[in-house]
Amino acid sequence: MNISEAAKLSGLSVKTVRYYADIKMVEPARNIQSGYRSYTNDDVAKLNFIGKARRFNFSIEECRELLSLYQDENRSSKEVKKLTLAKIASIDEKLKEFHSLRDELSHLVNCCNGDDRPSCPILDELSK
Amino acid sequence: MNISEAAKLSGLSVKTVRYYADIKMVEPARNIQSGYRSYTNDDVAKLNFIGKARRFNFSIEECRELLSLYQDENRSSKEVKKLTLAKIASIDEKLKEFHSLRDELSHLVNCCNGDDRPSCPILDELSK
DNA sequence: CTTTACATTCCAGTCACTGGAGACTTTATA
DNA sequence: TATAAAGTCTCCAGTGACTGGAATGTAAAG
Repeated sequence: MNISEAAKLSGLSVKTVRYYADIKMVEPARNIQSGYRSYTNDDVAKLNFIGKARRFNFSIEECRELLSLYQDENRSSKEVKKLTLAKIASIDEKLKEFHSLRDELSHLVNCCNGDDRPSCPILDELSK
Repeated sequence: MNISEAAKLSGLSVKTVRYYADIKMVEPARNIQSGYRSYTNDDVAKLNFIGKARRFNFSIEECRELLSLYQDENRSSKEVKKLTLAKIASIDEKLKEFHSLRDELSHLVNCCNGDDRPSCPILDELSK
């Protein structure tokens, strides 16, 4: 199938699918006459896989690793679990950061009158 | 003072301070002989302000707005509060996303044996 | 006078795409 | 069959907020 069909089936944009070909993540065959990329169902399955992994916040390089594990008959689930645990840990870090950020900001908002006068504890805090 | 002094006082890197000059956020005077950037205490205060706002996850463009409010004698705290509430809302969105991501991933991890066999519910989920 | 430290500009790279130009191929319509 | 429209190709540039590095120039210390 052509690239737009593969894109539709995998829920990715044509641009993104072409990008994944460029970076050698999913390299389809080529139609010799037209030069068009020609995707198989297997290629689409890989695109799907990557799309999901990306939505799970895995980076492109992590997706590459997961994809090669996915295609490896002799993989051990241990390796996959390790990657996933590391990802959870990094998400936890971000969660912590954003939580404390949120708390500080909402504290500041509560202190701010939000009226027409210039006095503003938010700006005061930022300039300390 | 020279750029490295300003950087040290504001807790930013020299590269970053120069970058803020390039994008016309904090534009210092210049020493005519040497061409070196020459920072005042006021410039450093602005750099400080921006550094803090960036740590609060405000974008460069938002920092620009906050900075102009900061320097505006006739500002109303209402405007600052509005920006801050919008920022909180966007942080809340990210928090929601990351929370559900985390939950899904840790669910998958709990289902995965993590042993030497290839069977892996994490990869199964990603390929669905 | 030389070494060293600091400063300058400019270019490239990061990450994961996205947009657009210009050219080619295929498909649909008149 | 001619033409128009849709799809595809490659290549280049831009995003955000810096960061790294090269080549060059200036200032301070020994």
